[in-house]
Amino acid sequence: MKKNPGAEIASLIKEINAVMNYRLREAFKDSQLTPPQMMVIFMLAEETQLKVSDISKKMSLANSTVSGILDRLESQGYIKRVRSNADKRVVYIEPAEQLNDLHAFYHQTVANFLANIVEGADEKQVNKMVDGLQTLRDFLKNDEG
Amino acid sequence: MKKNPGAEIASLIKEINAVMNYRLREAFKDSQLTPPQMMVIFMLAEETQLKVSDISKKMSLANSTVSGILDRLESQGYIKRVRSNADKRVVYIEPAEQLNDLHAFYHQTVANFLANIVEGADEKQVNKMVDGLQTLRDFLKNDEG
DNA sequence: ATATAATATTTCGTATGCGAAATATTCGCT
DNA sequence: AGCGAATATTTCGCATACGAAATATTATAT
Repeated sequence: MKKNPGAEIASLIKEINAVMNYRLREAFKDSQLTPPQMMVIFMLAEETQLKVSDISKKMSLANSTVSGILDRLESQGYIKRVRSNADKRVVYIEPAEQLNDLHAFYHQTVANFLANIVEGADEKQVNKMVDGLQTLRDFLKNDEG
Repeated sequence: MKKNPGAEIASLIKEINAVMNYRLREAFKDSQLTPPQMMVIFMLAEETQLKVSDISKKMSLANSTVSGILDRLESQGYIKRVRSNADKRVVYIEPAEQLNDLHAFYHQTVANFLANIVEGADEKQVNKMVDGLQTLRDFLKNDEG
């Protein structure tokens, strides 16, 4: 006698999201960095120049949300905004002074967190998780419902 | 050449969560209700008395977050707070006047949204999604990190 | 019986998070 | 060339969302 699958799925997504945020916050409790701030810093370690809208897409956030996150990272000296010369509407985000020493460490900390999510799972289980999520994503995006 | 599975999973969770919120907002665009407000109203249609902490657990939110959501629902007359006599620390949440006429309709709208998540999926696909999510949830909760 | 611990909720300060509107720039059409 | 549409980002107002601290009440230990 289970609840309907849609309700179960919605509830699991919320729960997983909450646990992931909790763990990410814990991983950076010594710094003052928040989960989305960490993710921006992580992404900048892999690609040293990102447009605001690239960050929004990668994180599934609205541009306005990302703009606020960047304000706070910029005011603390973690990133800088650089106007593109080719297209002056575009703003490139780059690492700044506060990351000179610690960027590699922050990147590794997030990478460890991400690796930890599936630690202990064998390949079959990992595939089951990824497949399940991709299937769900595709269903959500395709119904015009 | 895929990115590591932890990163893929984290990204999918964010994406799915964003799409679900977007659709829920769309389903209630005529009312002024927000997604968490709708979920509280939905839950109150299935159980007419809920403790604040019951709501927090079911929605995977902090009590302080729920308290704020309830403030706004209460001030608009959707719910009321009733102190328990048996234990005066406890606050029960119940539907109020603004739900007299529309509670069943709101419940049905959320139920439709939830049903729609898996609409068009056959049983095997639904099981794959639910299993994948449950496996992920269990891994996240069991590593001590 | 009473101090102390535990529990339930609220309050507070701050950081997301969104959509709509504003701003600035580039594109497309003619 | 120039004007209206399209694009990229920011600003604004508001609603989450969290943890820590405050408040109120109940349970527990002695």
